Amino acid sequence: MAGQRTRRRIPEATVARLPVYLRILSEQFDIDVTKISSEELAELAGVNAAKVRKDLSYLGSYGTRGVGYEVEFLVYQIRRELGLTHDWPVVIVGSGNMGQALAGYNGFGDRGFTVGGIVDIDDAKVGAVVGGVRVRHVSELTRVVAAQNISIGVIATPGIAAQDAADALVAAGVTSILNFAPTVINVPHGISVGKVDLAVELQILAYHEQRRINAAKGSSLVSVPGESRRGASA
Amino acid sequence: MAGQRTRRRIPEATVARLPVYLRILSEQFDIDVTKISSEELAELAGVNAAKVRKDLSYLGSYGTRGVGYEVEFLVYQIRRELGLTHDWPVVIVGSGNMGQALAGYNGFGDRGFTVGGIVDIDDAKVGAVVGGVRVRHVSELTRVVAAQNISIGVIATPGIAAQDAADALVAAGVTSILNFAPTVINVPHGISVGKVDLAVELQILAYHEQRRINAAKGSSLVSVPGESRRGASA
DNA sequence: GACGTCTTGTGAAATCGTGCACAAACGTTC
DNA sequence: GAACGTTTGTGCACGATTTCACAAGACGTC
Repeated sequence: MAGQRTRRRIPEATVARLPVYLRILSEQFDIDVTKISSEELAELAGVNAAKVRKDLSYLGSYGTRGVGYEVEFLVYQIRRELGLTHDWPVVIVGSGNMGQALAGYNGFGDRGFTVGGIVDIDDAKVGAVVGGVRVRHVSELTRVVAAQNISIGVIATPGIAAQDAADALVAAGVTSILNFAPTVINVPHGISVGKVDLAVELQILAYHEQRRINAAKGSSLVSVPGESRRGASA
Repeated sequence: MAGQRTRRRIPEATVARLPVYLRILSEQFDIDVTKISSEELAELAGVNAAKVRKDLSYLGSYGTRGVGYEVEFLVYQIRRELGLTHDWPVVIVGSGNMGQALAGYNGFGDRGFTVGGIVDIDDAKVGAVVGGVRVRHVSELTRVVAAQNISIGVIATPGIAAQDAADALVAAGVTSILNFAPTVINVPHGISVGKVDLAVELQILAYHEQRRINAAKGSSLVSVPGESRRGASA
């Protein structure tokens, strides 16, 4: 009756890994794998098996001891937990290079997201069709969001325009924002923000390269950390 | 004599924030701000002031008590630590949507990275010019890498081709890889890997949206965590 | 040069995330 | 139905990260 109760809170670190498990499990399902052990899943995800088990245990006790996890069932459970039982339309603000790449990115639709609209502030860009969607003027943002009940917005503008874009998205009723602009945006309490900054990721790699170089030049035998931050290294 | 000794290891979490501080400080410098306190920098970066101070303390004692930090000096120190005192050429594998967006992304050059080359496996795409660089065949990868002494590679291929791209990059001599494909790649020990998966970021947001919905429908008053994972929320 | 105000740098406590290790549970075999 | 090999679920210890709280240092004023 109570529907699924808001169960124990899932740690943010686990939430960040569930999508990875989900993708792997979906692939395995597609090639007719029906059962998988934490060991196998861990191998494919490039993480520790105990971590996989602990992560999955936050969803509930869905494995069978001595056997493993049923792939299809696990896919369903992760989908349900992540809210991916239905598609999410997203609206993209900014139709430049990044906006176009995002709109044309196949990996979106494949994994539960559709481009519900693209807006731009530049009249010259309005009307163009990217990724099969016509670019509209930012003044129509509220209408676009309301018409499709959109709750997720993506900022793909230059940094200078990112805060304006965020304000416009919030005003339009969006409650989650993914920011690709290299700027920290301020939003009201209760709005979720995710951030992807390409240059930051490269700068982190540059740091490791630099350390490698320093270590090679330097005297002492300093261990080079080949560990990746996210993602795997063998 | 010993050059700058490999000083105390900087925590990974700090390394991930330094680029953010660097961008903010550079912007402040551009508008003629010469001094900044940890409090102000924290505000602009959307983090805690104590965290800023601890992060900066890993670089050395470069602040002045009662005064703050000298912006220009701090910019220099962070640059040096991150290895950004010179430009890094990167090679992009894959000239599809994502590869083109990356090549055309201005935020790269602005922050110390240049596109040293783009390669693709598809003959039909070879010869096109994107972001001012001509696309070459992947068979030339080793030559491109060697000619410009490139150590950072970016994978912008479909997931299915990502592992091949990684193998090719490693074979060509690249030691750091930024992977935009939605696949876990395996690399030899000693190679640094960074990963950006757009769909994963959206799925994390979807999880928060779903929780919001469940909380609204549900009985108990569960606090909605408006906190973002990375990036700020006010 | 003593005093007050400001801000850094950093121990120490609190929190979060990871990985080991093992009991509990399942399926199979005899 | 007991014994055995497997694999989950989780308590616990450890390490990393965050945050607090405050002594120490710098500057300006009188």
